Amino acid sequence: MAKLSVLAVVGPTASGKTALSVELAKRTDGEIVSADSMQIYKGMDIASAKPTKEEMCGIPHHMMDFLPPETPYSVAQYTETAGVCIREIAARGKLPIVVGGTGLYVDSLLSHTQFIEAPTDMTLRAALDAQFEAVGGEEMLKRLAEFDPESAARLHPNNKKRILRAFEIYTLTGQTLTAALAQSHAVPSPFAPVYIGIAFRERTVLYDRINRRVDSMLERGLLEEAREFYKGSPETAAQAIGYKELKPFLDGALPFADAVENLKRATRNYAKRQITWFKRNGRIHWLYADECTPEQLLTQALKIANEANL
RNA sequence: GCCUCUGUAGCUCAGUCGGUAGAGCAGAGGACUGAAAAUCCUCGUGUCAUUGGUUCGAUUCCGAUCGGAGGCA
Repeated sequence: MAKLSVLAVVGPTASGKTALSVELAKRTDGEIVSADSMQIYKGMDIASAKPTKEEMCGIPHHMMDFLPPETPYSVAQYTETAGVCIREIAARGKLPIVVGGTGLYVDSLLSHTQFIEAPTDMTLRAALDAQFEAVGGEEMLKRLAEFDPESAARLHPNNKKRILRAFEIYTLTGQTLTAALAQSHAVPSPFAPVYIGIAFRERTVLYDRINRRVDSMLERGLLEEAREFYKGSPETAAQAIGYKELKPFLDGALPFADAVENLKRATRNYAKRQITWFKRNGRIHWLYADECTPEQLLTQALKIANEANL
């Protein structure tokens, strides 16, 4: 069976993925599948930089704006739903265009990662956390080494989150993290992705864009959105950049200007992590946004798509 | 004008009982398999304001000068 052609547009936050992908969709008869861990949530429009109706230009956008912020979510759920999404788009004769900055989501989806049957168990995690706090990371790694020496050797004692997950998987399934990883790509991916990445030769150009975009988000009502957001009890969504930096100001604990500076910095730090993630993917065709106009960027992207017969 | 405090890494500040200095943040690089906008790792030479003096040796002590903050007038 032939693999499904998929176009993927990746890059750091504020790099211009949205605009480029909508233009690409118009010209390739495509539909967009968002790969963004925050855009899935309803109400987080400004903070997650969701495209507006006008910006979408009538192009269907999937995996976006469908969950209340109170609902926890995970990669495993994402890959499953988004996978179905891609197949449906292809079945309609359209080109699926995966667009997003959440590297883990993009890669897991397109490489068809199989996740082990061990969903997050908050009760178990709390117990493991207490244990970790009591004995420390070094001791936890020793205990992990008793059943999964590979993971114990690979994990850093400070990396509590990952260590706890290794214990969680083993407790829930009797299998080790190492075994789970080994099996995760047993099923070949049904997708044939062509990657386009937006990059910047000068990091400061990106950082300037980020700073300006944060200002623009504030002008468009980010503060109000944050206030609304904290009326609920967000789970996964509580990690969203934009709200947690503004909260000290909303609580009266920090001057507005300081909160805004923290927000800009957090966004810049995030962009850097995204760049690091995507850099290691050798299949990405990088386009440099600070070396050309948006039109030239589109032309180059279309050329890549055409050469791949999309 | 006088008095007190202060001037150390891009920023905020430690510190050296005199032997040329170190944290946090920023920044850079890296990792990443069910919270990933999360989580974690690595990387710190800078005229220790300037200038005289004391000293084998001063960023450290003393004086002067130039900044900054506060107090008294």
